[in-house]
Amino acid sequence: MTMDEVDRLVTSWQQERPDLDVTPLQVLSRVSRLARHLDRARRASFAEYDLEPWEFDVLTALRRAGKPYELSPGALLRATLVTSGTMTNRIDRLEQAGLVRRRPDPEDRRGVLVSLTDDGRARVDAAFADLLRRERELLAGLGPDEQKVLADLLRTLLTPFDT
Amino acid sequence: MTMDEVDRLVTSWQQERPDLDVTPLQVLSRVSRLARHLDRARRASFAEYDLEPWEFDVLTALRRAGKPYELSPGALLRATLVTSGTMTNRIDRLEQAGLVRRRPDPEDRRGVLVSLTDDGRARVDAAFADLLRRERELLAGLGPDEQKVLADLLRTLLTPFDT
DNA sequence: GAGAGATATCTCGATGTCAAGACAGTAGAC
DNA sequence: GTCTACTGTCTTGACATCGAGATATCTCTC
Repeated sequence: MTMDEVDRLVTSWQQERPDLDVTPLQVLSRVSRLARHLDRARRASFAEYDLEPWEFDVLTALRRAGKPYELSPGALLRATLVTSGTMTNRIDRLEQAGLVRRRPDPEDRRGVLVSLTDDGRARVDAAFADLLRRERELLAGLGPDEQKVLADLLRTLLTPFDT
Repeated sequence: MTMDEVDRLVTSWQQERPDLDVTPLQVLSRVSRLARHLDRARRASFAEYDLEPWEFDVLTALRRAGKPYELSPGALLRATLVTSGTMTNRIDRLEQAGLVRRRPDPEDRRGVLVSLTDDGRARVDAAFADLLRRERELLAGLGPDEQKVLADLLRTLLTPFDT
């Protein structure tokens, strides 16, 4: 088993602070670092379709919703874990780019509904298929069983946050 | 096994795009989402010590280096995965806050060396001990063996990026 | 049906990040 | 020794995010 950056990091801490048990870093530091690398890989992948990661996040949330590909800003911000101010800003720019449309919610006069345009749908479908290809490559080092074990363990960590 | 947000996300995709195999999301989407939640938890934890996550990242890199707690900006940016412009900015503000010091590198006239002040060291030590306590709680749902398995699987994914 | 509290969206100012490029200094080849 | 390519740090401008607060509307209780 080769050492990675986190192993080196843990070793340094053990040298410097032998009084502390730093094993939590073995998991959580790797999660953070991996996420960071994934962000970069995604950015590079989306560039081919002229999409930013934040654009992709919003568009996929709408795409996943199924016909008529329409959600409220509130639903979108819960799906993407950003604040309301950020979501307003994102929708503004996606609307300008012609990828989504806004209309008043007929059921709730405070509300707004955001839907994919045809162009938005085409772009997100293409980018998503490509993303899956690349992610499959990133996971190629693990067999199907290992991927399942990993997914299950991560789910256990994630569940408390999702409630 | 209860469903989490990612299970719901995968189910939606299977409905909408039954032609695609979205299993990579089971792992990688969880990594991204977990990292996001961890960031928030860390931010809340550091607030007690008047530290921002980015400050903590730089200070721990220096702390880990051992006496005299001194590294070049280049080493710091490699340790923290940020760009050089970002690191310059971070060091500027940490210097203003009195947590680090800058001095010219006597061996290389292009270079600079950044070191922890006593105050910086005290702050990072306190915040780090507290962070470990909180991270241990986040991992409480997993036994020691499971944590080891998880760490090993994550290492496999991370290794290609660290080279 | 009136009032209080909750909810949905948006506005605004501050801030941290990145990308690209500038500049000084170093190192290797000839 | 000099030239060229490289390295280390900093500067600048654009930009996405957040947090706090404003406004309008809904909903629940009495």
